[in-house]
Amino acid sequence: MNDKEIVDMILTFFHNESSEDFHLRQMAVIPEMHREEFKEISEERIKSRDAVDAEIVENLQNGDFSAVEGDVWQELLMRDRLDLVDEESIIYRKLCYGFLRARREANRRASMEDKLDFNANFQDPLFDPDRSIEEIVRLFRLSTGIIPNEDYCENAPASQATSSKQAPEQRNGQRSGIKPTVTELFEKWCRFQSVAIKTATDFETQIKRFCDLVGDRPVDEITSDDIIYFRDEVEKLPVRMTHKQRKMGTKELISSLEGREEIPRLKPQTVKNKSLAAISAVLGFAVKERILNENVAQRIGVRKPKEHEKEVKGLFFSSDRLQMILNSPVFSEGFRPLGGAGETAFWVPMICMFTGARLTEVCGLEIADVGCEKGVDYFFIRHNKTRDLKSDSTIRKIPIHSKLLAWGFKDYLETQRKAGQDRVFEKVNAEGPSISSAWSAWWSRYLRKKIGILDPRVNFHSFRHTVRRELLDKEVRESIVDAILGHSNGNVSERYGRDEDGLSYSMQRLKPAIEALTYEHVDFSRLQKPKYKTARKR
DNA sequence: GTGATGGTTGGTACAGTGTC
DNA sequence: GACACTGTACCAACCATCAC
Repeated sequence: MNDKEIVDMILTFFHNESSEDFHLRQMAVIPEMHREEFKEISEERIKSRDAVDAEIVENLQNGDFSAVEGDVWQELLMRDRLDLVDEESIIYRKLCYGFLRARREANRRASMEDKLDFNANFQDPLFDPDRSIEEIVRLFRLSTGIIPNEDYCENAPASQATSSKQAPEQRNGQRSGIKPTVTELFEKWCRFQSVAIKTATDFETQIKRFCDLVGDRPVDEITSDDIIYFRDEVEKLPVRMTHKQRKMGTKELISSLEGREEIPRLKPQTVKNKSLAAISAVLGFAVKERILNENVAQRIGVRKPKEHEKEVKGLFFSSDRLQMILNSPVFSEGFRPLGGAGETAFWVPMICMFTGARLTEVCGLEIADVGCEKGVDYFFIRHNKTRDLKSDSTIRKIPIHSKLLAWGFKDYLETQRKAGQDRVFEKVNAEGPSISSAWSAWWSRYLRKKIGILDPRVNFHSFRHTVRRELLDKEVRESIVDAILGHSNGNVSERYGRDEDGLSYSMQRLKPAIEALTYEHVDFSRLQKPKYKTARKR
């Protein structure tokens, strides 16, 4: 079940709750002759709605979903998805969290209608009917990790907020001596640390593995020997598991691979960044919450990688390989495969070749992110409705290379504008873990199978390495290269002399640097320029 | 300056789906 | 049934921030 389906269920529940309230109010209609009585009843109702609201806020703060769990079950039953009823799963908790928000908004609106205000604004943007479903999904993603949004955590210090479902002695292990288990603490960590959904999901996998191997024990019983055992066992897991392997228990999987030395295993860096990071984050959280005195996972390291395991660094595209790309069907024959998302297949690689931008930065461009300053057309890489950026330091304006303009990029933009699109590449699926996941998958296959570049060190990111190398070869100042690529150079001086958009260099300063990307040893003559029907000037 | 931590992004294997 | 294409989960690389 993806986030869109989850949001769909939440909205359905919101409408059911709202219409139920409407019927209740209809039943309570009081004839005009009893207006005074109605006033008293109405005041009582308003008071009770305030109490309901306060209760929901408390539930959201405490992560207590018991009030809506029955509704979630019923909705899952209706959709024949009872397999998702697992209190430990993120999907289930997201549903519960969304249902609570739905109930709160329905209650708020009913409260306003009790006061005869039938045009009140939606306080929770999740239920605002003027927003598109994509926008709502996006808002929901931003507000979860499954963590309640700040709006719903008002005045709730993390150290005070604990699950009301737990017995009091469990709520504060420090006082009672009974500590929460690893999974209980992980759930709490998710709620209070504002982690991204993907990170929470990734860490959930690691915590499940830990429990498979070591057991879901109270956190104070976890020793450094347990962590070392966990680390050593996880290192035996294979990379890129099959579905069958994913369904196996961790211990069962490891024992099934005994003696199979030829199978590639997780690299020490992955064990460190994911497996140890997950358990360390949870135990570290326990220390912050004063449940533990020490994080026993903190100082457990990983072995140094063997020579053959050392990381394969990303490579730039040589002139020969750029030529292979340009000679391929998308660029020389106007081929537009479905997976390449129409014109995206042509423009995104070309834009990255002449800007060095990251794939998601370009895939997520909106029409409003393309502008013109003192005669210089530019891409404005910034946070927008379609996607977030890696960090604020990547916000930047990049002049558009004259080659892109000559090939008709502005004509393409005009067709998008006339079609009423907000996005420049609206066919790139915005669903999935990141906006460009599916497109990236297509490009990777196209690069290997159609173009024939098989070297694993070369991938889409190689455009970025290529631009950096080309600019440095042309002796463009490193700080300008960083400004174009959106790298933070960490200098304190970099924070000074910025304009209102936070940018260090003017378009006039950056334009010559971008035009230095000439790729002299690449032949562009076979490139088939896209053609667009645009209104001709009379 | 360095290492730990938290988080994002892109590549790839695999299963599912559609088309012929 | 073969093949092409798509969606998803997971891995690995990378980046930013913070504490020391």
